[in-house]
Amino acid sequence: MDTPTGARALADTAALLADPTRAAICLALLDGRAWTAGELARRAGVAAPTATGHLNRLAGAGLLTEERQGRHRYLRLAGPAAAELVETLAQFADRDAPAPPARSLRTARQQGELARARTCYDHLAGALGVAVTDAMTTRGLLDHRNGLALTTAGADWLGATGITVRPGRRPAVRPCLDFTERRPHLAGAVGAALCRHAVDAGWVVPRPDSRAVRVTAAGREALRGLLGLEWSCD
Amino acid sequence: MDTPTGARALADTAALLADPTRAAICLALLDGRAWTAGELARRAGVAAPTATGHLNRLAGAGLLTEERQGRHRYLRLAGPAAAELVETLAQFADRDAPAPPARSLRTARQQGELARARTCYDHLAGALGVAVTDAMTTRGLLDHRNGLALTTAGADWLGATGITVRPGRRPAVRPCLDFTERRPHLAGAVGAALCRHAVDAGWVVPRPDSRAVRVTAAGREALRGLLGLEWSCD
DNA sequence: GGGACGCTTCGGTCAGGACCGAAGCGTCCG
DNA sequence: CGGACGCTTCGGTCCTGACCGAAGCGTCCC
Repeated sequence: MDTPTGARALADTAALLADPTRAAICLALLDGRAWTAGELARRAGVAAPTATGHLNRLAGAGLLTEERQGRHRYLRLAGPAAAELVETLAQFADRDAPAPPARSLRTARQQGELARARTCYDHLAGALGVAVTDAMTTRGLLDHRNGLALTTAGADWLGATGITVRPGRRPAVRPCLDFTERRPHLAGAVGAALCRHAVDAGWVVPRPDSRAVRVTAAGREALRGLLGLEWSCD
Repeated sequence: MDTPTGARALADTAALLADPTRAAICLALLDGRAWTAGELARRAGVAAPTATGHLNRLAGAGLLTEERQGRHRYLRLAGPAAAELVETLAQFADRDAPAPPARSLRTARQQGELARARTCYDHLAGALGVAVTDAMTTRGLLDHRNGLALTTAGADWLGATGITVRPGRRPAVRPCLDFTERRPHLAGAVGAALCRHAVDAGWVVPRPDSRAVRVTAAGREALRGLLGLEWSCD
């Protein structure tokens, strides 16, 4: 066969996400938390045996990692590379989606919280994520002229603020299309470090039952002092 | 059905690349050039009717663009977003591949050319791509401390050198794992601009029949003057 | 210990799609 | 004008894998 060896490997990887049920599972796990097998089955709308098969396949391929605790099986995305793979696919699939319907006033409260501030795997998203990205651009920490880039001033700011970026192969900054705002927010190694620091420093508190986060008083103070960003709590 | 709407779209996108034949086609097109339907069929090792079906599907989904000329049908990747999608999948599939076999001396000449300098969609790769990336890091144009980033000095250097980066949603710089060197080379909007400028300025000349490029005397001069990089022609 | 619960294995059904050969259509060239 | 060539459509074969119900196994809790 002429088929290059890499083609089979690429196809096998793509096949992992080429099923609506497995795609739904991975999208759910994009919140960065660990879900049980049953939760994922219900979320994806399939029976338990079906979910078991899919989860075995995803974990076996290294896209998910699992952890057994008693009668529960907890699953999460295997790492940033896995999350970025899912995100890349989702963004390409979504690239020419229609503009979001104008925000309706009857939008549920939970929905509003999600749109205002949430996590997207390991970085901040929603109106908060976009506002932070904009503020960093305004203060010269990010530069959009040549594509999204972290400036030297941005690297210094990170050090001065005490935000430490974990080493790795990831790009420092990466635009991630915000599903509610339809504008890019900050992802990549710096986006992850910023989000981690915000949680550790008590600037934001993740809601236990959703990917929404709540900005604390200390968080508003930090956003104002470090980025000149006024975050209203309404 | 509970399945979120986005899951179906993600799965449909992944399914495009979940077939070894379509994967082989897209990998071939990663050289950034336009191929005829017949060439792709032979490359992928399938009969013409089979290739037609696959190409219709890929083009219909917007991953490929086509151009008819007489009795030929030319196809290429639809754009940087499509190329990055294929690359992301390929890199994840390849993430724990064994280290490359030690370079054998009987490596064919063409093979050697490809390993030395080639294009990877729209940026430079091979030993040349890695060397340029390293030189830019040494000169403070790129910064690896917080993940790969373009420094302010790097942005200035681009302007001074006359390299103009096309606007878009791409990250300025992105590491792209080099298949032969097994180390990252420069991709993203800046990587593309650099490669485009290198071709336009006559620094490198693409070989007509492969993705290999040849570094010209002017190219060696430019690499020396602009990056302090000595590129031997052996 | 008994029952509820979470997950897994097994077996059987069914739809989707990858593939090719043969035939057809338009283009190019001698 | 006729033949070679590149691509496409059609029809038929075959295989992969997604799905669920029933039953089984281990864990937790009353």
